[in-house]
Amino acid sequence: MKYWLMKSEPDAYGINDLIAQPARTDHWDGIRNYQARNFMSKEMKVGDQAFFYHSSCAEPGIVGIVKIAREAYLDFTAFDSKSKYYDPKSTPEKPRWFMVDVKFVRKLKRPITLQELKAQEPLQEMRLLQRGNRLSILPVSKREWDYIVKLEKR
DNA sequence: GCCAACGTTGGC
DNA sequence: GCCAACGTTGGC
Repeated sequence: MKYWLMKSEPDAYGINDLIAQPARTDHWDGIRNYQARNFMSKEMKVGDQAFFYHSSCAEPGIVGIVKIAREAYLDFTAFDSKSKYYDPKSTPEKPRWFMVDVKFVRKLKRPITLQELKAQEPLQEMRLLQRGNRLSILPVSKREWDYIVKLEKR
């Protein structure tokens, strides 16, 4: 089982939007970056867990935990000319983009902000904290995962 | 709103 | 295949 971190802008889609879905499950559409797509389509498995991260907001940070509920399948928003994720180069015959389903597991007892993560000596190697990183889906090591879950309880 | 970092596109 | 131009991300 692997661990991940998935970013979303709370103004567009925050953790409460996921909670509001039927079965607290939703598809994670709109990934238009090859590296992030490859993580989803090649490595994510049902049952993997991921931190739900709020980005581009007043307090960026981890706010909850989700798990992968369905492995990668066609991201249909790429075929929809009215969608902001429309990509004419992706067709049902030759799809370019994929998405997974995620299911809400729980909110953290308190958000763990980017600022707090940065201050942790054991997390200095984390992908999220590397400079210039803009990937919206990132792997998290088990050691990092366990550390952050422990940090939550402090 | 600014800007650094980075990915993608397209001309050559 | 190179690389300049452009677009996007995301913290601040």
